[in-house]
Amino acid sequence: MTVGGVKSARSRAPSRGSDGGRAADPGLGGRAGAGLRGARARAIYVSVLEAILSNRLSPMTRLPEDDLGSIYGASRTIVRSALEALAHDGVIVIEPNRGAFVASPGTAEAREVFDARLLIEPQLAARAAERVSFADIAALRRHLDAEEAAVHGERQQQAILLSGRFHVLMADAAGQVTLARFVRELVSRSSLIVALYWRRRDATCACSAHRALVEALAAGRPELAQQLMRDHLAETLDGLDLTDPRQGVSDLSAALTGG
Amino acid sequence: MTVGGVKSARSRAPSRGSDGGRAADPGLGGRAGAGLRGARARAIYVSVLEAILSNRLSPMTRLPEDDLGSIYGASRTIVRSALEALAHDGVIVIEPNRGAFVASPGTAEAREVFDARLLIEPQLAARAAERVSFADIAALRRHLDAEEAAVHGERQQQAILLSGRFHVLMADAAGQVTLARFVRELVSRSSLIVALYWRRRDATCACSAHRALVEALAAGRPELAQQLMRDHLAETLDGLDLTDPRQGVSDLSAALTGG
DNA sequence: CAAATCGAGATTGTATACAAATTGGCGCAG
DNA sequence: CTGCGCCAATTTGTATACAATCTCGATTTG
Repeated sequence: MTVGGVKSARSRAPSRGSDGGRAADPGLGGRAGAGLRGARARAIYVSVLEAILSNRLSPMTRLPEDDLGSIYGASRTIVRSALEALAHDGVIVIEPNRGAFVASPGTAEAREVFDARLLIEPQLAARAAERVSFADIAALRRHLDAEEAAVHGERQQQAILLSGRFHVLMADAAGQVTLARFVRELVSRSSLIVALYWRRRDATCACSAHRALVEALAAGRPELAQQLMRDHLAETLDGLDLTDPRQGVSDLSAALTGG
Repeated sequence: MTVGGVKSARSRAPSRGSDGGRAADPGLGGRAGAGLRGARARAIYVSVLEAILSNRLSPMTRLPEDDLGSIYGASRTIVRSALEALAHDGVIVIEPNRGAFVASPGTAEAREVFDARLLIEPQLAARAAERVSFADIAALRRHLDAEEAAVHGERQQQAILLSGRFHVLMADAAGQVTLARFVRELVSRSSLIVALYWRRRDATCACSAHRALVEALAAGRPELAQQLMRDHLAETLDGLDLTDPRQGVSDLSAALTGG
């Protein structure tokens, strides 16, 4: 192990402030998949993540590097990078020498995720009500329309995806980048939890709750927004059946190419 | 791009529950650097992280892959993986085609980090006071002793490291794995913030505050623990000077091998 | 003399080759 | 027929080679 001979530490400074001019965002909220360099790895990251978020990939589905590589036309190097980022987000699990699998959170983990959401999201909703711009409100309303359209149009997968993304948009509206990132991770994992433990027929009919939240924001009522978010999350949690184990595997190529 | 010909999706199931028997923890709290596979990448991750947490690596320091590779005797493949994990934690920043740098959070980001900590940590302290085991208390007390020893022994870097780790231990004691992970990230970034904006001479003399917290836990007083944590964080934030810019670069090989 | 340009060196991005580990089947013994 | 152990095939882990990009100094030009 050659330890000596490190001659660098030259004076090339980074572009200050840790966020000097990042590229536009490809569909997700702000700054998804931090730590990813190339655009190719990020594209795979986004694609697989959306497949998971919309329940096209079920928990415990295996994600072999070679398969993903041939699906996306990238080498394993890139796929690997994307998988590690997904693992860091908790949506997949990497078992050393065995491979990557879509995560399958247990009931304890499910409770934890919603505990965390109940702690963070109501607070963010309140702050959002204090600071939102008209542009944010407009974006949220547009999102609500798309969400309802997906629900009424029977586009189940799209509805699930948008329902989760609403919460990310709310978090972003609060202007707290750090907490918003936490919310993004929690929402992602919630998608898996819903896929495993949801028991009601009327999936994601929370559209009305979402709309009420946006109205509270538009009216500039922090306490109301906070309470509405708390209730909404509690009701979602109530719609889960956190008692018995779970199951489920789905096809890979079909799920990823069809979205 | 060859899309077809994906023949797998065979039935190799992952070891359920997403945490089936992980290895012992190398110094940090539970589950540091999720998404890292090999032990070598994790070793580099831990080493660089500790160098940053103890302020042996200053913000904006460049971290060239080749140098890290020769320091640790690993190939760039491994180093790259570790760097991406560190970037995901927000302690380093990767600029495409330019390389990795120790992060240099601005004042806005600093406020955000402490906002998030004020939201999460008091709550976790309260839960910890409800659920701690005697073993947890004992571990915390042992940690306090080490912390005070480092402070009185003038081991400045060690003191900084342990001071941050105390908060991680507290979060772990609450038994909320997810929120504890968030706290770990926030504490890491706080180390950088303290390195940049600390203005007082009596660095990390918060030992007394830490001891008071442990006593509140031992006494099983959730509200007290919550309040103590809130005050402690507020005081720490008060010790920062969040007005002007910052600077600083340090040597690389010395910082990494000297710890 | 200042400023822009070009090129050599250095550093990161990506692919591929090879090594190590795991899986699952097959054969054999009890 | 069941259970154990071994072997082949598949998959992941790691190193290295090459290409693309950036940095920075030297040279040239207005």
